[in-house]
Amino acid sequence: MRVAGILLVEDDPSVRMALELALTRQGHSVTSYVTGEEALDHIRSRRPEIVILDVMLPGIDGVEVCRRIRKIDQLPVILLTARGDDLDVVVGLEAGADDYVVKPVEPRVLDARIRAILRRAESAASDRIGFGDLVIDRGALKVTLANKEIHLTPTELRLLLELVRHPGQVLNRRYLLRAVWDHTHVADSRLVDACVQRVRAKIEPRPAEPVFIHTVRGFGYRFSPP
Amino acid sequence: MRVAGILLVEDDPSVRMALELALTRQGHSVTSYVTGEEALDHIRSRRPEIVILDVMLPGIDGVEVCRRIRKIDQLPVILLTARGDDLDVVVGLEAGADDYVVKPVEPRVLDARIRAILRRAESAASDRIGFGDLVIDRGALKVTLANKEIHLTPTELRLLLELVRHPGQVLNRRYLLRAVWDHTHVADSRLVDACVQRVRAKIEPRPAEPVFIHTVRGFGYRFSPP
DNA sequence: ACAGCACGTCACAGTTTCATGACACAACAC
DNA sequence: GTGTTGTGTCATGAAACTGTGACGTGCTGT
Repeated sequence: MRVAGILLVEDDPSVRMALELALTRQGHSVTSYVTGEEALDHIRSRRPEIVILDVMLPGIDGVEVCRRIRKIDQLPVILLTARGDDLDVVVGLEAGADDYVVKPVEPRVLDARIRAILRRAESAASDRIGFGDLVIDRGALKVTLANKEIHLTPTELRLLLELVRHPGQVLNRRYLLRAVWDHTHVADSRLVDACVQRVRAKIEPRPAEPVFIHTVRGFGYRFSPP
Repeated sequence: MRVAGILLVEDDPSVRMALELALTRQGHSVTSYVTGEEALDHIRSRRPEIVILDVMLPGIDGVEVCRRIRKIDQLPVILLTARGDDLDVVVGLEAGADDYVVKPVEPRVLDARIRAILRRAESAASDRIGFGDLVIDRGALKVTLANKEIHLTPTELRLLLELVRHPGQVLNRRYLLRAVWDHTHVADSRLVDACVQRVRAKIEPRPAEPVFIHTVRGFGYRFSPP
């Protein structure tokens, strides 16, 4: 499943939560804020893939936020508004927005528009998959858990990628040794176990009760989404 | 004023003429056709800047025309339709369209949407691209940081351009050696590292904590905007 | 309960990897 | 020729990574 790091700015709590839920269901990872200032701060530190801005915001409005984003970056921006006035649309798009969507919007439509813009914006389509909170970007070789980046060492990353390549399948130790390490290692070492444990310590909320990497006693390990 | 070569496909004569007139007034140069086949023929010979497709067309419909365009080109496409059904929108965008506009549409709005899409489509192919303070002019082969020109040697520039061509992606040393140098170098040399350090020394405010070119231990380097 | 086994956990030292700066040499302009 | 610039290589040290083995824990069948 392709996912995007979406920054949502919407002051109305019910709309915000509904959108957040809907977009998360579509497989996106969403961070939301209430004001434009907060969003701009966020963008300066951690760059999202796309920004969805309500136009009517307390403080600086969405169109102005969009202008300020454009000054520093060419991040994709979708403006969201209750007013579908023609003039508003023109002003919004001229402020640099990539799309202008009138509320209420069907989640599938918003999702399709997000994907259309990302398709155009990402020259090199990044190749990401998400499993709940866990997002693995194979192009950037980045792993994030609940939007927080997790640092994995090369071997840990190769192991996780190998497991993820076969979701739901049990992979035995011999297979993993050959796939992740070179074949010079002996089969009875605790090497794979140790590495699995290291990965678990980083990606599992409770490593003792793993959600992602499950032990199948006597056979090996299985990666399966929660 | 910036103008675009627009290819308009619309079978209803009155709508076609109205749009043609309106878009011409906005400063665009418009060529129009009645059927998708004609339009596809035109595209194969002379590539327009953007295609506006009515969905309901005699013969192959607009969505299918869009799919066929996508098979051969990344041309910007706007779908135009009288039906604003949510499902239609999703199907249209998934066929590869960049926007989906419901008729009747105010000419100024259509114009604004055309410009928004062209802006995005051009920035990907544009000669100048900015990442925060860093601006890279691929046409003039100049790099500026906070408006101050940075002098990069040819090799350094080729390396930076190669990294920037794949923003966010990790590129390994072997790939960079082949892309930036010729293939006559041995794979295990520290050549790439040394060149990365030289580029960092010039573009990174604090080379020890790089903002643009990140080391991904065991894999390679990744350029990502701050 | 018990032995036997499979797996989890942990610390640490040897190894690998990378940043840094120095240096030699080639290319080039003057 | 002479100085300048660009480029590849190398040594060095610091930091990060990783295999290993000893031991702990929990499961399984008798």
